[in-house]
Amino acid sequence: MVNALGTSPAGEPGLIAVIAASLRRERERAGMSLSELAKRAGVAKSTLSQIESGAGNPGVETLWALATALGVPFSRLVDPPRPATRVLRAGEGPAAHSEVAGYTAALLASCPPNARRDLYRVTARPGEPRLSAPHAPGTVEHVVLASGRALAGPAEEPVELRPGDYVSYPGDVPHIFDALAPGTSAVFVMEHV
Amino acid sequence: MVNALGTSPAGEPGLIAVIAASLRRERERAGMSLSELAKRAGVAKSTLSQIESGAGNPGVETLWALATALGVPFSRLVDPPRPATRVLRAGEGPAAHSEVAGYTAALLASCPPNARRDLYRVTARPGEPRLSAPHAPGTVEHVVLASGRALAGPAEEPVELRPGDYVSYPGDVPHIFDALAPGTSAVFVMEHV
DNA sequence: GACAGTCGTTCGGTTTGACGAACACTGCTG
DNA sequence: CAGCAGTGTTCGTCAAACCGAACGACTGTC
Repeated sequence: MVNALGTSPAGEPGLIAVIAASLRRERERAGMSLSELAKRAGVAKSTLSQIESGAGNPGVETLWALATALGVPFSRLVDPPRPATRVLRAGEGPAAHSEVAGYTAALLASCPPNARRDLYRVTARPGEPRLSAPHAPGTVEHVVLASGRALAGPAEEPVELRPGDYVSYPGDVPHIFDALAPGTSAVFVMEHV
Repeated sequence: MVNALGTSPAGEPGLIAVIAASLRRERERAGMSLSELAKRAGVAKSTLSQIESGAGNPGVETLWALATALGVPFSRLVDPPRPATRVLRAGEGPAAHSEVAGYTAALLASCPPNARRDLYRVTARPGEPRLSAPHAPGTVEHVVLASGRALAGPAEEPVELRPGDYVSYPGDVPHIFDALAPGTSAVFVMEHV
């Protein structure tokens, strides 16, 4: 699966290498010594040393203990990178898909490679409700209405929103966004957790 | 740390129990048999059987192989549940902290226990810029301006936003939000990646 | 009914991760 | 300089994760 060097045949850093790097990075950022972290997490410092050196395949409990002792979420240790400042003007927005006339959605931010959260800006015209098919299981959608008035939420029981209102609901069931007034716009957060 | 029953002394399900449940849930959702998943992931089905039964402390590589074979992100297996529909009216918002007069931030959604993403609704009055100290390292902030006009971003090089504009920037450096017009409101996404 | 196919579980054997002790190294202190 | 309190490393032992094979149960086919 992954060779001893911690790199896959394709060349990108392997899981173990990522964990090793992340662990050391987070530990140093927290200003903890190897010994101290080992003691707090309740693992032998020899174990921690080997993990940080990229040796072997640590158990989840061990890794979990280290993550919590560091005060960081588990996934921080397995996912690699971090982004920078980015601006998108009101008109802009890549991959803007307007399947229904009067409805535009601009993808503001996504999290490749492990897309976990997408951020959309949406504007819609009244009288043209948008019914979405269920997304991937586990998806959660968050909507904050910026202006206008809209009906949003699960298709079975949508909620009427006014500016500033917020609603979240499972995204893996049919759901709807129906503008009730001209100039309706909203911010969508799709979470693939 | 966590006893053999997979439950902590406090009673909430332990890590191993969560993994066991998540794994079985995701596998059944994917319509795969235990044998099939084991073969695709390249792990012995006996190993998979034991993990799903809540026995022992699987290695990260093993778990990673299973997650990728299932086509789900790693964190899906370690974080527990899923939420339901939730509504917060414009006035509402728990834990609304207004440190500066004219500035209100309502916490719309957070992801305990492993807070990974917080969603805020913010309204601010002009003339009272809000300078935030650096947050936890790795934090990323996303801002979509809903109404008004504002200066937002890293303190060194903020960006002027108009309604619908979007900006994201590292949250672990000093950053600012300064309303430039009355009735300015925005949606914040704080990501703890 | 016998056979072949699957399902998930259980059983020895090998590999290996976690542990604790001893290790070399550095910086501080009397 | 000796002593000490840290650092991160390596080494031998033990428990356990992983594997492969064999198992009983259940399903469909000739």
